[in-house]
Amino acid sequence: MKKLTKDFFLQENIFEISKELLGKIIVTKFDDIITSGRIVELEAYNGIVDGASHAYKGKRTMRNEVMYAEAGTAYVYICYGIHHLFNIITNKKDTPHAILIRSVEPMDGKKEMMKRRGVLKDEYSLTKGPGSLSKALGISIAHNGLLLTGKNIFIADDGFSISENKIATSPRIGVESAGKDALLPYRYYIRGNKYVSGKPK
DNA sequence: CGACCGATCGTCT
DNA sequence: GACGATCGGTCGA
Repeated sequence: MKKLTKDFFLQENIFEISKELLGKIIVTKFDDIITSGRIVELEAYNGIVDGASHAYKGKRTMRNEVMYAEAGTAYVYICYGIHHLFNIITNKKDTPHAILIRSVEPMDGKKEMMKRRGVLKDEYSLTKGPGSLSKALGISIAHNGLLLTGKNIFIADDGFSISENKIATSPRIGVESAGKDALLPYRYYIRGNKYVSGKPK
């Protein structure tokens, strides 16, 4: 079990990082309660040239300021007034690349995650979807700007590896308003995994 | 199944 | 004042 360091997030090719992040583990530790899950679905947001990115054309606002922070910073924002969405900032400072984590497969602390989530329609919805996984792992807007090289939230590698043919791509979800860039295949997921959101294909 | 709808509120114009 | 990088529910075929 190896914690990913800043070097990993500093890589310049966000698509390479995205593929490598599939299968890695998000671990949170709050008040000595540990929960974790394996990343099975994510989306790349390719900085200022990406029409679907909050940082399109170099836009800077109070909300997205953290996107311009150093590699390995957590960018958490609230969507639809309810859901806390968790992103990892990559590339060097002032290059606002972000990777949205969309789903994980639960590992440690399932009991605690179920407590945080409440009543569910099925076992897979525990950590399926960006709003759901954040809630299950206890990640909230309070962690916006936190460095993922610290001890509260970090990404770990347990040696798990995925063959290239298990990695699928598709357009990103919920970004229709981004026009042409909404069609880019920047969503990555593990083919066949039950925790991947959207309809199975 | 698929289509649609309401909740809910911070952010940006 | 309008609008989400969502979710969970309902309704009809």
